[in-house]
Amino acid sequence: MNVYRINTKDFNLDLTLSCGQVFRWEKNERWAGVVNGELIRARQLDAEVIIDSALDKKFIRDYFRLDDDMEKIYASMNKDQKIASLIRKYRGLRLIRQDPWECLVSYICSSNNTIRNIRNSIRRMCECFGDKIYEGYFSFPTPESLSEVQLCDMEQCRLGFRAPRVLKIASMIAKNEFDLYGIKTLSYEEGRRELVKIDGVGNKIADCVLLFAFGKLESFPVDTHIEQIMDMYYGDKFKGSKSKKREEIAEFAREYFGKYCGYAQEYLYLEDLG
DNA sequence: CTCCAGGCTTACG
DNA sequence: CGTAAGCATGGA
Repeated sequence: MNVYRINTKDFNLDLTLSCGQVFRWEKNERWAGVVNGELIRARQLDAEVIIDSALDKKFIRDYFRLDDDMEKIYASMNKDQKIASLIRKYRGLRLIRQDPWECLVSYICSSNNTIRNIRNSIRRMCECFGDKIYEGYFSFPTPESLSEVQLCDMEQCRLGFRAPRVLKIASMIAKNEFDLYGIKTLSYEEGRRELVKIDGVGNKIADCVLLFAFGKLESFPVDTHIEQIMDMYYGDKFKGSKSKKREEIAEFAREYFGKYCGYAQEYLYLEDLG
């Protein structure tokens, strides 16, 4: 077990872990989460972040995207007074670089669901089918382990209609019928075309995986929250039919906020949650 | 009771 | 092409 004391700039641990992009972190005296099968404990004192984990320091820096140049990113996406206000209000909110498999399953579970239910379902999946790595902490089940789970045994996780979708893609990945990790090397557009082939994955969930796991910062996932706040802030621009409206918003955001629009999405999303 | 939640699939014009 | 019901579950 290592202890890292990392000096940061423009990093806010609480905002980063509570903004809804990750589902398994919990805060008591300090934050605790399981990432890549290892426990991470984290707390922040002013600019200093203190990490306890068996993972190496480079992994931690990568996971929290500590090497992102936030001054440059803020300058790039700061297009008007509204987003400038959000940058002031939530300065230090970072994207996280999640594991693609856990991210994919998590967002398949997000379909027509609440954050509370998503968290509970994922926790039960880890308790039932992950490995116990510490008292009360479980790893996220691998595609291989989930591929051997029967649908009736998934019922206790309360995924509802999403359960067969999770088991199906788990099986496909375990049998090398779908190359999830290969998407890392594809462009945003190519990666999206691959991801939407998965049963239960449309444009929005694909965009979440591309942004939160594969680091495609030009991805701008549009859900009900983002649609509402974009309507409120920039609504006069979207006149398309209902079914195409979310695509229209995403395209506008890519053009308007630029190549780091994924970061802008996080700030807008947090504003709508709060 | 009804309605909705970080949507997607399928069915029907 | 386009739109709209249906989907499990839980909480307001």
